[in-house]
Amino acid sequence: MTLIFAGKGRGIVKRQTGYNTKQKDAILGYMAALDGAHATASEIAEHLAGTDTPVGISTVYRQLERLVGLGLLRRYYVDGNTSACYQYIGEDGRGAEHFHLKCEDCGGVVHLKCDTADKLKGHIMREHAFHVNAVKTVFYGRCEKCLKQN
Amino acid sequence: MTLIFAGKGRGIVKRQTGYNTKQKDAILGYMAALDGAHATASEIAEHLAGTDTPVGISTVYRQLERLVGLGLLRRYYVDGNTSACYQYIGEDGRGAEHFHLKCEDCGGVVHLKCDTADKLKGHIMREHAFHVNAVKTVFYGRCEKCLKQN
DNA sequence: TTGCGTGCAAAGGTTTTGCATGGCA
DNA sequence: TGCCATGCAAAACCTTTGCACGCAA
Repeated sequence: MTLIFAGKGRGIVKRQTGYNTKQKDAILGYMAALDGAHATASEIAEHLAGTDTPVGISTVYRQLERLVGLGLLRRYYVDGNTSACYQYIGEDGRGAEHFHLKCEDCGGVVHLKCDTADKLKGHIMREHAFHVNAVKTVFYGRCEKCLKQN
Repeated sequence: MTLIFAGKGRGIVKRQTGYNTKQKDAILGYMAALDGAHATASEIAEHLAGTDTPVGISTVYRQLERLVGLGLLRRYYVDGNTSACYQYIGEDGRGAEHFHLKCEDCGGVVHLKCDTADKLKGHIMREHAFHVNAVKTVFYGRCEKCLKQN
């Protein structure tokens, strides 16, 4: 399997993604079907155990790690939870460079299209010598709805 | 032991903090000496094992949980690390709130003490109705060193 | 003296690894 | 066919918990 990414006038970038196995398809298919929601490794394994393609927990971990490396999934930790959360990004995850806001209460993800945030990215690059990857960076906090409920 | 907090014209708040033990002093003293940097439970235990007041790992965990509850420490997770990070805040509670920058190449974490970032937090709160949790938010990207190497 | 804090050991969970087997290309 | 991926089991961790003992107040 080969994923093809269009570069910025620098031609084509091919990334080897390894063999195509039904286990990998099952994992990626489930993650994509979650539509932005996250799942833990054990949740994925439990779900797949109820399908016609059950996948061993170690394979789940190994595939998740690989998919994170390929940029198809994102891994993060939610405070108070010892297990890692995985979320589907998709192959177009590179496209529009913008940050995300994720509510720690309801789990909702909002796209932040904002000049101020873009300026901060430039500021960090110039003043702090750090090139921020906006796609992978998520602002955690609480959305308006959840703030009002508490 | 009783900590006294000055309220906003609402008088004095006293918080019971339990017994004063040398183990608690050792943990809190070490955290305060880190000057805003973070440490994991095992790092704390390892450090104290080399002093004249070694502290058992379970006591470290129990004290850390208590100190977080008292607001003297802050707990958060950094992606790619399974263990929790603890950070000294101090009795004024205001000091150390800042974002983190994590390099996707070398894994290094840098503390971002930056007015521009603080302003963005205020902007997002006002204009996007989202209360950003700076402590849990990590900017991913590439640090200067790794940018130069590639 | 009372009861909380401590340390040890064990348990519970998550994640990683070794190794033989199975399956993709 | 040549490797890579898989699955099982075991190991390696991180964190929590039970229990007897020690120590602060």
